[in-house]
Amino acid sequence: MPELPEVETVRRGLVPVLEGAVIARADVNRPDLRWPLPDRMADRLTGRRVTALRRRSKYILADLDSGETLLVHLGMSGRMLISGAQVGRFHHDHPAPQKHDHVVLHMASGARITFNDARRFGAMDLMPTDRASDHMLLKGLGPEPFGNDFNGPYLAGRLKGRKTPIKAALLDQGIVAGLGNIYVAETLYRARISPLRLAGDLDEAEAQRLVPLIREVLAEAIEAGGSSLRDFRQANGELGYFSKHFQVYDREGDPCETPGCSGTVTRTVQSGRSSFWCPACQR
DNA sequence: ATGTGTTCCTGTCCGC
DNA sequence: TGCGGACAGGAACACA
Repeated sequence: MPELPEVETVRRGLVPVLEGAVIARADVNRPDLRWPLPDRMADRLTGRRVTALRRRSKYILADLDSGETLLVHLGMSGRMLISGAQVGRFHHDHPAPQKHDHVVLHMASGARITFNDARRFGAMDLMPTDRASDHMLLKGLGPEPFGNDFNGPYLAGRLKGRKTPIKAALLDQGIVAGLGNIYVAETLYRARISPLRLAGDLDEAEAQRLVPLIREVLAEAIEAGGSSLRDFRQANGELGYFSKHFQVYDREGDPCETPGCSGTVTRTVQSGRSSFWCPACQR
């Protein structure tokens, strides 16, 4: 589920309930997700005020007034459910506990935030805020796609000489942070570049052209998530899932949407993961 | 160093 | 309706 736009959507949805708010109690229902949860996590969260809610790549970072930062990763199937809160016009009653409700934050306001993750590829950790960028999961990350450090010359430089397919290079979080399987597919489609091309075989212009397209694809998805946030609140308070019209992702067999192209969207497995693309217009 | 395949876990969907 | 298999949006890890 969650690539950068979905994580950003979740973050924005949590801001009204979490930022500036106090965690009255934390229920930690199992000792681990993908990795063991931090020692005494419930104690370290109890009574803490969240001073800021940030995002780095696909990670949500909640800075606490204790000087620690709570890192949350949604993995493949992690969800956040808000209940007991007045969010805009909508109020959500507390639902019955569900299978895979692993961590529940009870806010002093009466709101509740439930982290549910069936596949348990998600993660949580606590670290000193001033050393967050040294954390195992954060230290190797490349630039944020919307930051100034991510630009044409930078990307061209990183792709140069790489023998891995461009698909894999864009999925590499050390090159650019936040892209996943969906938005890599959508980006390469708009760039009309085949996912099978070797990264190092792209010329300078092609590499540079990817930068604005990555931003465009992500920005549109964030906008779609933002506009659907209201609907999710209305429905059940769940954050992070929204429908978006993809041009190639999960559309195997559909006609290519590029005007004048009579190609068909194709699925190709690359390093064990599906790539969706149009062999007729992506070269 | 770089590139590739495997693995963690559960749920869903599709064909028989 | 049950059953088996493929597949799922991530990313660390082990190995060539």
